[in-house]
Amino acid sequence: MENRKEKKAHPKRGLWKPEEDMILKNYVETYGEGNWATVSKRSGLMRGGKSCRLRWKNYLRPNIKRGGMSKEEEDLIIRMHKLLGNRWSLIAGRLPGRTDNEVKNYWNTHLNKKTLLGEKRKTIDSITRHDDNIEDHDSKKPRQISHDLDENKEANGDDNVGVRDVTAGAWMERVVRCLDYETTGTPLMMHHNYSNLVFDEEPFASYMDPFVLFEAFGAIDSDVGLGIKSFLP
DNA sequence: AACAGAACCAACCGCTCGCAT
DNA sequence: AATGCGAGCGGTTGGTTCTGT
Repeated sequence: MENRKEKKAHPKRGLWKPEEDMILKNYVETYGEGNWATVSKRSGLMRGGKSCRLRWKNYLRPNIKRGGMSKEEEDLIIRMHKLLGNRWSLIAGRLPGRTDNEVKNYWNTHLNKKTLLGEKRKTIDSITRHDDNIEDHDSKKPRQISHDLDENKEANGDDNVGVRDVTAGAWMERVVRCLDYETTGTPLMMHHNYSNLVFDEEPFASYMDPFVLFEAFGAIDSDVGLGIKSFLP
């Protein structure tokens, strides 16, 4: 009579119980991070892999810092957001012990109103959205933009042409990659001539946040630092 | 004390990417 | 080259707690 559906094991949802946390913690300690899809099978947790991953990453992982943000952290978030826009994982990466989710929530609840950046300040994304006729470039993530640029460069056979057409967003991505020089070992700025950078809207200098300069000059190789310094007005 | 609205935050969802096959 | 899968990311939702009346 009633239409009995095949009983499908829907993953449990909602807040995590301490017992579940303990199971997940034990699982990760035994099997390590990753293979989240198999967590429920191996551990008996009735949770989806995504949920487990998120719970581990945002709550159970060692060295997670709980509690309110310090003034320094808050300041850093504001500056990083000015620089990167809503790239929460990148911002969180510079705040030891903080997760992207936490930074995002903190921004949305505390800082967004405070700074009014949400409306008045242009982020990387909004800057690349300067022309409605432009294809869906604004929705592309840095990796994609970077890829586009490489293609552009190849098509023209000229480094400078590709660089000249770069958007602010793509440029920002390159700066971020420079900031990550320590870990990647690839001094990006050394490979390109950025003297032809053109920005359609905001003056270039608006991106020369003292924090950026501090980070860039402090963290990376002096040659690269010099490359960045050459942009200064 | 009771209620409503605001604020907060954990978790979910949809999408994209990178990698293996 | 095409496909599938695991993982990561940012936006959004919804439950809980706080605050004002």
